Amino acid sequence: MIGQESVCCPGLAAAPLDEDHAADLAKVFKALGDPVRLRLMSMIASRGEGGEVCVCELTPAFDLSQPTISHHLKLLRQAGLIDCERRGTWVYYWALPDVLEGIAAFLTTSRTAGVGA
Amino acid sequence: MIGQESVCCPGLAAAPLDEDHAADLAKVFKALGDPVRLRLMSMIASRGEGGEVCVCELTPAFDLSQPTISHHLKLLRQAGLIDCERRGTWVYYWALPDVLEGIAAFLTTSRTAGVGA
DNA sequence: CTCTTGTTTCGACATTCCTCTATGTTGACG
DNA sequence: CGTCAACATAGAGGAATGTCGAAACAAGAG
Repeated sequence: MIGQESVCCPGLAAAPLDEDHAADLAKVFKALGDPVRLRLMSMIASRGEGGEVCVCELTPAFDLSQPTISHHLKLLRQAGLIDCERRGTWVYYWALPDVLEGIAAFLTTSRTAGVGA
Repeated sequence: MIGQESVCCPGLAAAPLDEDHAADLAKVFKALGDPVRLRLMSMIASRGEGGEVCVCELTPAFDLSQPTISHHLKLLRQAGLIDCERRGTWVYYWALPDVLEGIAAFLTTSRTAGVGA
């Protein structure tokens, strides 16, 4: 799992990243660095706050095998971007906005803080 | 190079990404999905608006060979995140904030637009 | 011109990643 | 209990990536 404080705190341009933070951040960016995972993330996040998506809705949207989609979902989950729950036969995924917001703050902080005036 | 309009427009959670946008965005995330490149990007962006960094300052910060650093800088440049200029013996790099800001907007738009509330 | 220094490019190799098929697990339904 | 459907895991093959040393290139000094 990805530590939350390491995602939100320093700011890209606030100061040079140390190796630990860089490695931590890179995992999230790497998780988003694949077109399939980006589309999966978008499809899940499009459901909004309490929204969920069934895997049976995600899989047919791609020209990929079901295990491949399952694999990408696992990587997104390991990055802390989504979570899932089994309900009966089906498994539902939803977005965890914290890490995503942390990344966005990390990027925007880069151009506003630290450098200042 | 990465098209600017495809980075800034849709919003991650505004609607499911189509393949073209996803492929375009994924290149940028992939460029940031390496600890070395993330640290390089941070070191360069830390210089602020008109700031520059010489390669000779970047290389000794890593336990990597100079060609490896040059390779990573090339990838960041191909992603549209930085640019460089040779001045005399040395080459100076600076950050191009547009793509970075576009990514940040793309991520934040995800949790504010479309969903409402 | 030659030598030295800084940087990029070129091949090569080890590792990681994406995808597949095959198999396992979980729960619903007779 | 047996079977079927949805999803996850395991293992393998091929492509992409990170790294290096060697070589090429650029620019200044002597």
